[in-house]
Amino acid sequence: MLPIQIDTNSPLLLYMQVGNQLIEQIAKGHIQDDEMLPSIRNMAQDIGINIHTVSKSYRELEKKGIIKMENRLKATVIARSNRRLDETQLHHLELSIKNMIMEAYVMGYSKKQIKQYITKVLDQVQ
Amino acid sequence: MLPIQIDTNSPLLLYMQVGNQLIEQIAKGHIQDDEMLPSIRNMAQDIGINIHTVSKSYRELEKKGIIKMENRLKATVIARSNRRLDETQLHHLELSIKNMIMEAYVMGYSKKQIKQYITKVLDQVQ
DNA sequence: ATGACTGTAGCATATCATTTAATAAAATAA
DNA sequence: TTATTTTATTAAATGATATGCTACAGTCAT
Repeated sequence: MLPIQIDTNSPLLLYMQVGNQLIEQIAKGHIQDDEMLPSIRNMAQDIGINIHTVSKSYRELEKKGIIKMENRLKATVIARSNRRLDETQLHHLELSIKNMIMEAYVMGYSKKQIKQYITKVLDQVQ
Repeated sequence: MLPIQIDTNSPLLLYMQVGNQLIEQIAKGHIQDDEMLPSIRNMAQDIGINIHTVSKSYRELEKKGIIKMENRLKATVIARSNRRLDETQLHHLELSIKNMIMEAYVMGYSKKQIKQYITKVLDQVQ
C-alpha cells in the first residue's frame, strides 16, 4: 500500500481522510484482497495522528463490510467476492452520491461534465 | 418550493438535511432562479427546528455561491448563469464525489451499476 | 412612534472528534 | 515458563460543533 497523506487544511475529519484513502487504494488495487493492513499503532505513528483516530477509521471500514478485525489481529481486507452488503449502508451511500451530484449540478457543472468526471474516476479503479 | 422533510433517524446533521433538500429542489426546478426562500424564522417553525440550524443551512448554501443573503433581506437563489464558482468549493466537491464513487465500487457496485445510477439521478434534474 | 417583520449574537446543553493515560490480551524472544 | 514487546481496547479529559432558547438590532409599512 501507498503512504497515507493527511491534509490539515481539509475540512474533512481525520478519520474520514484516512478511511477515504484506504478505500481509494483498495479500489485502485494498491491494497489487495486479503492484504493485512498495518497495525493501528504503526499507521498512527507513520501518519502522525492518534491511535484512536486510526482505530475509528478501521471500525468504519469494518461497518461497511470492507475489512474485518478479529480478536486483536491486524485488520485484513475482505476479498471483493466475500463482502457482505449492508442494506442500510448502501442506502446511505446512494443518498450521499445523489446529494453530491445534485450539488455539482447546482454549482454549475453540466450533466455532461459530471458524467465525464465520473468516467474519469472509474477509469482509475481496477 | 416543496416542504422540507426532516428524518430524525438519519445520521445526517439537521442543517445538512435542510441544505441537501434545498439543493435538490433547486436542481429539479422546484425552487427557481431568483426565487426568494422563506425567512429563517418561518422555515424553522414549519420544520420544527431551531432558527440557528436553518441559518447555518442558508450560510452553507451562500458559501457555495448558490444563494445570496444581503442586508437582512430574505435569501434569494442566484440565477444559474450568475453563480460565481469558488475554486476551493469545487475542488472539495470533486474530492467528495470521487470518494463516494470509490466507496460504492469497493462496497460491491459494478462500474456499470454506478454509471446507471448517476444517469438515473441526472435524469431527475431539469 | 408603533408593530411586525427580518437576521444575528449570547449563552446553555448535548454530541462527537481527538488526544492522553491506563489496562488487558496476544505474540515473540529468552 | 517467564519476560518483554506489541497489540487492541477502555476510561477519562479536552476541544469543537450542532442544536436549542432567549434576547437584541435593523428594516419597513402603517
